[in-house]
Parts: sequence; C-alpha cells; structure tokens
Amino acid sequence: MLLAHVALPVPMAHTFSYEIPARLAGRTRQGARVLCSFGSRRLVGVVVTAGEGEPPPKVKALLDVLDDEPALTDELLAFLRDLSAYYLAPIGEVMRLALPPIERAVARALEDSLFETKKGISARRVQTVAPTEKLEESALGGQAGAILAHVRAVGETSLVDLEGRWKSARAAVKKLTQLGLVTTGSREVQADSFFAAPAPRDSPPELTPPQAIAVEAIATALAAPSSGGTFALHGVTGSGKTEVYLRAIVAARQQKKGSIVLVPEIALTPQLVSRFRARFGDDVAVLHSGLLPRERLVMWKRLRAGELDVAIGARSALFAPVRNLGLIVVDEEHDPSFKQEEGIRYHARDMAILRAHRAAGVCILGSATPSLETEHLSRSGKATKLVLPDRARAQPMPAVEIVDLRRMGPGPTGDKRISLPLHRALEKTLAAREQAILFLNRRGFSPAVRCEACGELCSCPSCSVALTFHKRHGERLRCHYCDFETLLPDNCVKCKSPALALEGLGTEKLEETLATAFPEAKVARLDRDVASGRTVDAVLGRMRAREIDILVGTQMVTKGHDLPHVTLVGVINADAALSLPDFRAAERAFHLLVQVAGRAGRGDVPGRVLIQTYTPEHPAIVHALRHDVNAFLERELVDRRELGYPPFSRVGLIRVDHPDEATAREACAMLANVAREAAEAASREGPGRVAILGPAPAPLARLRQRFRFRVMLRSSDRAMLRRTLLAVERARGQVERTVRTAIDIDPVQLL
DNA sequence: AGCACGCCGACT
DNA sequence: GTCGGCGTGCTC
Repeated sequence: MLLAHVALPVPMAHTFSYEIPARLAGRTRQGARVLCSFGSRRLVGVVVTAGEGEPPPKVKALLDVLDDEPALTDELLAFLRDLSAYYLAPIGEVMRLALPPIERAVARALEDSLFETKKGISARRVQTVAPTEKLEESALGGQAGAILAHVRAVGETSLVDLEGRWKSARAAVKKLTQLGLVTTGSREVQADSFFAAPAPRDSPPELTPPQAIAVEAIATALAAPSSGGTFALHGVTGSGKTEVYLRAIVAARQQKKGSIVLVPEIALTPQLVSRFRARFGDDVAVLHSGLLPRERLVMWKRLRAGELDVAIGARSALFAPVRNLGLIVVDEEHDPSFKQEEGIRYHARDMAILRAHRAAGVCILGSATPSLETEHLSRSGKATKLVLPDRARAQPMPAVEIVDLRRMGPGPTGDKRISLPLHRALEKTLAAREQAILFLNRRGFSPAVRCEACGELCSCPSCSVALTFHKRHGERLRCHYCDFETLLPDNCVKCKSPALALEGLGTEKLEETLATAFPEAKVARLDRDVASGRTVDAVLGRMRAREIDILVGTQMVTKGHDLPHVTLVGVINADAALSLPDFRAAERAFHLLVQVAGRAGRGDVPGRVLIQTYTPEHPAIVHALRHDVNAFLERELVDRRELGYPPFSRVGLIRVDHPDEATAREACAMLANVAREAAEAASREGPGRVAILGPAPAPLARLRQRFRFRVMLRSSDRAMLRRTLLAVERARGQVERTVRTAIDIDPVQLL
C-alpha cells in the first residue's frame, strides 16, 4: 500500500501513517502539507516520508494535499527532524514551527477546525484591555482576580492574548469592566514600521584590516567545495561586526546562497533593519512579532520562492524557508533570549550551528562578550575565532570604579545603598547638567516583607518565593514569579503580630529616596511596572530630550540606544546579579556590567561607572572593571569544568529504562520538558535537589518521593507531568529510573 | 493537545 | 429531570 508518514501537531513522538489515495499520489511528496482526518478532527500535517509499505492495523486515507511544491525543503525537513530528536520534542509540533500561517482559502476548506488561523488572519483591529486606577472593594477570586493582576502587571494588553491564557477571559473581563477595574477598547494592529520610510542606500565602507581578515576567512569557507564552518566573531560594540555580517551575506549571494540573521528580541530595531536595507534595499525579509499573519505569509512565500534571500529576525527566524541556505549569523550570541523557554524548548544559537552545519553552510556567532559555550567551541577547535580589536570609531573607555560597601558608609540619605561616593558623584553630575543612570535589578518598593516578631517572610502561596511590596497601586504584595497579588496584610500570617518590616530596596523606593534627596533633579524610573512595550521608547526619548536627570531602572536601562548626555552609571548592587540561583549568574552579571558600563560617556565626554558591591574580589567584577573579557572567560571556563556545568556537561535526561522500547520512548518524550527544567535547576543546586516553584498538583508529591527529587514546574507543564506519572505508574516494577546529572545542552555534541 | 465519553453535584 | 464540572483514554 502507498503510505504517507505524517507529522501532526499533537504532542506525540511518532508520526501517523495514512493511505495515499490514487488521485493524490503525484502530489504527496516529502515536506508537503496534507489534510488528515484525526479522531474527530481534521489537522494539517507534514509528510515526513512516503512510499510503499505495510499498513498499520487502522488506516485512513489522506483527505488532501495542500502544496504543489512541498512547503518544507529537504534541508529544512532534515533539520527539523534533527531538532526533534535532539530535544525529544514531538515531531509534529516541531514541524509547525516552520510552517507558514495557512492561507484564507485553505482555512475555509478546513471549516471551523482551525479557528486559530481564521481568527488570526481576519484580525485587523484588536480588542484591548487596560487597567484603571480604581481599586477593588473586596478581593476577587478565580480567573477575574488573576486576569486583573496580570493586566495590572503588564499594562494594556489584547483580549486575544488574555483568552489564550484564561478560558473564560471574555466573561471575566466583562465582569471587571462592570466593576470599573478595567477598560476595554480597540486599536489598529500596528503597521510595519520597519518599511515605513525608504532607506537611503549606503556605499560599503573601507574595511579595517581585522575586518578584512574576518570577511576573507568567511568568504573562503562559503566558496569551498565542501563548504561550511562555524566562526566566533569577537568584537566590542562599535568594532564593526555588522559590516562583517553584511559582507558575509554578499559573499553568500555570490555563491547563490541565502542567509539568515538572528538578533536578540530587543535588538530588532528600525535602526538595525535600516542598516540592512541601506545595503540590500527591500530584498530583506524582516520577521518580527508585529507582523500580521497575512504579512508573515507573504514573507514566507517570497523566501520559499527564492524571491528574497535574506531573512532577519529574532529566535524564530531560524526556521525561515530560505532557499539554498548558506549562512546563518547569530548576533549578540550570548543573549539569553535565544533560548526558547516555552512550548518547544530549543536554543536558537545551538540550532543555528546545527542547521548551518547540516546545510554545509557557515554560521557566524558574533558578540562583544561571548558565551562560555561559544568560547568553548573556539577553544576545542570546532569554531574559528575571529577578533575585531579596534574600535572603528575610537571612544575612550569609561573609568570604572568599585565602591566597596563593606568600607563605604551611606551618603546623606542614610541609605547604605546610596553610598557616599555615589551620592557625591550624583551631585557632581547634576551640577555639570549631565545625566545619570542607576541600575537596580529589583522592581517594586521592597523585595521582601518580614515579621519582626517571628521572622516569617510573606511568601507566595503557590511559588514559595518572597512577595515584593509595591507601594503604588494600593500597597500590594506581588509575586514576581506568577503574578499572584494580595493587599499588604496588617498582621503576620503566622503569629498575628502587627510588626511587619519592609526589607530591601527596589526601584520604586530608590526613585522615591532620590527624589527626596535631590529635589531639584527630575528623577524617573524605567521598569516593567511603569513601561510596557512601546512606552520604553517614550521614556528613553524623554531621557534623550534631557527631560530626566536621573533614570532609575532594571535591565531595561542597559538595552536602550544612544543616550549621549549620560556621564554617570551606577550599579546599586552588583551582588544581586551574582547571587541569582543560576549557574550562569557570574556570566550574566559580567555581560550586564560590561554592557551597563558601556552606557557611560559618549564621544568627547569621559564617562564614569560606579559599581557598588560587597564582593569586589569576585572575578566577574574584577574583570568587568578592567574590561578584560578574555580573562573572565578563561577563569569561568576553569570553574565550569571543575563543577561539571555546561559547556562541559553532557546532555542528561531522566532516563526511563523499560523492556518495551516503545513505552520507554514515550515516557522519555513526555519527560523531556520536565527533564529540561529539572536539569537546569539540578545544575544550580546540585544533582537530585531541584526546587518546586509553582502550584503542585497532588500527584506531584508522589512523583517527588518516587524520583527522590523535586521538580520545578510551570503551569503549562502540569498536565504533561500527570500523564508522565501515569505512564511510570503503569509500568511500575519494570521501570528503572536513573537520574543522571541532567543539564543544559552542549553544542559541541552537535558537530 | 483536543475531543469524546462518562460519572457525580446544584439548578431550571 | 439535565447542565456542566473534570478524570480517563485515544488519536494512523
């Protein structure tokens, strides 16, 4: 019988076999999308293989074939199969990552079975929900309460988004509207700003000698008969990495090959895009989250047809259907946003290496502060290091100073975290009519509320993490992990004592303290509580217009664009980033310090950076102080190797050994997500000890005992865990579980 | 993941 | 009497 093995978008590891009816025999090819009857549903799947074979006991026939030319090329199909095998992710869901939004005609043919796409394609306006200043009279339970907390946390959001998160969001929003707690409205889906203005063409600048060497090496690799290779491009901001990317794309074109450029989420700015458009005109597909399904489909089709040969986008652009793929660039490869943490978990940097490798293409990993993984690739000979040492535009490095909080007392505010040196530096900056940025990685007023009588911390009932006190919006305690919210209680929940103390310093309090201490200065705050999405640019705009003297903020302040009048950058507490429960804490802190330091001083005005810390001897601080990236990498690699952390660890999984291989495979596939979470946490806390963060269903308690470890869960994983538990339970006595040290991915294994 | 089937509680 | 909650099992 002629059979098609089809990957369907269901969370199951295997493909499903369908009979190919004679009328579809010619068009049913590998990579083509097909319409299948599946249970009572109709689904669109992808043909993974097709051919003569033994039919399974139950076979249905394919209903239709959607493509004359297969939607997925052999190259993309093979890559997706590799990705699925590597991450133990269901093949059908992986395929879906690379499929275009379904055309209107097809959607109609599918009737109401694909409501998602119908909804998406017709949405020109979206309904929005925004919080009001009004406070509820009594605590709201259930979905209404959760939705209210969410809307307050993220600001104006779309109803569609809320419906995706909560089943009866529409009803709850109606109720909240009646109570006056939220308002609803609608807005145009934002138009594509990237192509609003025509970009003036530029002419390629002269290359610096190091740039020329880098371009030469990449072009040679692209042109070689058995081409390919991975390059680690190491260069500070302003050293001209982008010019190397542009030349590499040109070199790929000369070989009739297409390119993909991956950038971190926040880096996909009009400035960056116009840089590419200036060189290549409008022959560039910009894939971003603001694209309507219709526009996304147009981009997808033009790439698939070979009309466009360059795709730029965040993480998901990795799956762009670029023809004859020859080059993948990962810019700012150390950025954590390349790691997809929800749904199908993958690391776009690692997968970029894999896809380029399998396509016999070139992968460029660019960064000023390379990840340990990339550095390890270079050192083990699996990537070629290219260094751009010169700053194309010579800028003086800012003077970085340490404020040792063990020795330095508080300034006039009396708050230890605004030390005397920092206070004086702020005074000086203000006197010179310059601007300051203060970085503090904790939003809210106080990160913890403690009972002074019994020592109990107010913590989240479902996440057991400390609740943060927010002063604005009515003195509330909020969980920064799950958005749980409650009013500040009058008494300790445990001992009923009224002696509750606000501990620690958040951006909200810092802003307030500074506003009092410097009444003549304009102090503003930039964090997720005051700025959602587009409003970040508004705050940065006010900063550029010098309407703000001191800007206090979280991570967000490190990512902004040019702020030429900032001459002082203060890091309030470098130890906060260093003590995060994450084996990458030192690495992230180092990136952060180098990045934030880069904010100070531009052009002729020398900048000044003050880093406040209790651990001035920490390598991340010492090396950030000297701008010495290589020394930091060297040191951190040694530590990682000793501890067996990535990039030296092997991929580990919760292994299920079972005499029946199919059962074992199924259990493994189901465990994959949990394994990944457990793995990360295990690497932080040591094998076998993983924290529970998140509401735990009753079966979890049993799982904990049986596996002798605890699992960190996000709500979406709970259903899967329940199933897993069942599968394990069923095979009780025959299943042997081994929990190896299960950690991150080692990209070295891919090559 | 959906979706059907099925079995128990509070409403017209 | 039935509407609707979610537990259980299945999908070529």
